[in-house]
Amino acid sequence: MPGKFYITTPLYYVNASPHIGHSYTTIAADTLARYMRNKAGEDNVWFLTGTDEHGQKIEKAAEAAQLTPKDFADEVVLKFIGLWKKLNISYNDFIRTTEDRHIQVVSRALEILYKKGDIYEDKYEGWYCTPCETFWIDAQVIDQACPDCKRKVERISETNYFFRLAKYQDWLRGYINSHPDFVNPESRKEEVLRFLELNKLNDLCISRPKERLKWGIPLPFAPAHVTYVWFDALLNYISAVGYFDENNKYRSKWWPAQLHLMAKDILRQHAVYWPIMLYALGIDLPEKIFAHGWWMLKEEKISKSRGNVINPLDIVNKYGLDAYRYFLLRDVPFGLDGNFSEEAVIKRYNSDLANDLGNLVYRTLTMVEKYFDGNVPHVEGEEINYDPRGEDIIKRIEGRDSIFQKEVRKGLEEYNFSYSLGEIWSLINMANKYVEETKPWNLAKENKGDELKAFIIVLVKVIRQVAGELKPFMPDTSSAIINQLGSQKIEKGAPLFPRLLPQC
RNA sequence: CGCGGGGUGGAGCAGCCUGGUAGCUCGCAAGGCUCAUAACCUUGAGGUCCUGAGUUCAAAUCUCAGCCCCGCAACCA
Repeated sequence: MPGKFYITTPLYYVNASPHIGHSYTTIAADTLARYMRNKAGEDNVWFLTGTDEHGQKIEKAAEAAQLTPKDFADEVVLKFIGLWKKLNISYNDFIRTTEDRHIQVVSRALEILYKKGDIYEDKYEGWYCTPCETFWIDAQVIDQACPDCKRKVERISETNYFFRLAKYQDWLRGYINSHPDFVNPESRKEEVLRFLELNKLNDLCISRPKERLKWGIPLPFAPAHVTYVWFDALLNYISAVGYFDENNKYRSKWWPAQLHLMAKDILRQHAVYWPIMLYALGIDLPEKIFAHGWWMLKEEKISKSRGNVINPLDIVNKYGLDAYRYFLLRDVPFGLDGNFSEEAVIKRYNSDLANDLGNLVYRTLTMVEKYFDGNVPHVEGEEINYDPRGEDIIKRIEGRDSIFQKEVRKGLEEYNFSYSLGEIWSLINMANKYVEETKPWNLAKENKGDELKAFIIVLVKVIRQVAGELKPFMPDTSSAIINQLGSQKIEKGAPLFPRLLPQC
């Protein structure tokens, strides 16, 4: 299926409610999916998200809430689905790791790898940190405390199953070297490569004995054990869109994915574990993976105890959905970390959305109303004499593949959302300048009807172009603008983004 | 021996890989305009590009040394 676009977010772990980070990855994926639908056609895009629901943390959280793990997950899943609805997320499929279709594929994958000898049994002895679900070897543990969380670790000795990561280390290095576009951005690729060069991979422990953890997918060849959550979760990308046939060949219309999006903290799993799992299973690798940055919250050190964690819903309710989408994608280059604060959101809102874009649309509507009785003028024939003052702007938006569109799309192709939005805003600024230079109010006074008409035609055209390119980023705003400047008669409503007063 | 990110006009950042007049947004000041949401447009002030040394005709940009800041807590994007 050439030209298709299969894009994924990670499966979000349901041990807590969704927060700004989840919404960031998902909004970015949504924007790309919308863009690609427009470019490649609705039927050629598949956008997957979902939830990861097994593992010890869920088991414990459920216990604390006095629910079964499944009931607990069901509740949290509703929060995710509710948020995606609120954020206008256009996913095609939502997969849960507790679904049959997923469990089937995981079981088959385990079986295949076991038969192949890539999963083996071994005795494990060491320390275990329950809250972190992490094993530690003697050298890593000081005073029986977890190196990560400093809590007390337990001595354990048990039989477990291991996946042969180490065997494939050199292959993976070679693969990443010969596919420089695989891990993005480039700095992350270097990070992964260096990691692979400096460290020797350990085989990955992929099981937990049932007496310690019940909530998981049982190993088909060792029913007393369940699968480790990461091994389980990663497979969603293929379990959602395909199956293994009788010959253990994986079949799917959508696979391989064109892009896995994630935050930088789970790069390792996606750039190391996942490709090796796929390779061992004889399945094609995804085309690209992209790890973006984190949002830092001011006063984060005390954020939890003070309860001032950012809830995406609050921000959306306060400032509007598209303002939130805009802020996340504009304020920081995708890939880098950023600082999140309401002041920053308000700043962006007022200067970019209210003053630049909203005001441009509003003043244009008013002019159409005032000078043309609300009828949007049309070009009849070819002989409109554009005002030379509009030359720059016309050059930019001329033709089907205008410079403007090319630049905006270039940003999207490179996952550089802030670049695209910057291009859109530079056209908006040009348009505001164009109004100033043309001085339509003088044209009106001097009864220069033709010039006025030529001017407004250009202006409306610019705004339509802006609305068009804005569509994947801010779908509601885009259609609102199109509606207001509808084909014949304008529908001037309230300003799109009423200016927010200071304070708050 | 920690790991990673970073230090650029008042604030937030880009530029650094591929050396060559230091750029953007916000804020500030002055002016202009009235179609517009006290919005828009123009101009201006303001910088030892952390420090030192080195390479070079030339360094924010490359090399070395040093100083300082942030994250590595939660939850995880």
